[in-house]
Amino acid sequence: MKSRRPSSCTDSGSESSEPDSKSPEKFETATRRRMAANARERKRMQGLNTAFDRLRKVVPQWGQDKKLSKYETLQMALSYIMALNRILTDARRHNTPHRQWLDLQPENYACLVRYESPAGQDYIHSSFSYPFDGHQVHA
DNA sequence: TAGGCCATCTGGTCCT
DNA sequence: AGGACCAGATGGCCTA
Repeated sequence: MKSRRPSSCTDSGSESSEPDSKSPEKFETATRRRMAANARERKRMQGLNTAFDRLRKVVPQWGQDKKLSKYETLQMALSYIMALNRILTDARRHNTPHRQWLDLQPENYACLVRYESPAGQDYIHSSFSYPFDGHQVHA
């Protein structure tokens, strides 16, 4: 994995410390702790990114050749869950036979999905390019 | 070249 | 004390 560490930063984490104000021993301990904390943080973020990748795989990407950003992935997951929830609700309401709703494909219910930004504006137009228009209804 | 997205570092806070 | 989590800062990469 390539490092994207800013060139001004070192892995020592020593730049914000003040070597003069501490004994060399304390400075070394602090440095070691910082390096360990940095490593843990990298690992934690890698875990988070792995989770995002897994989420991207199960979330629909209709006509989206480019990888979804993290924000888009979360928005899509939210909409997807709501759409699936709606399908279940409708199926129950109309007594749809199990076999029938199991056969549903994303293309068939995409029209139910609508994206909203936290500010409440439609999000789909600015970030997604779906072949579907008139997406409506959010659970 | 500006803007979006991202990885990494860092210090603060909370929890065990 | 040390680890987990978080948010801000910073700088690299990529695309329009």
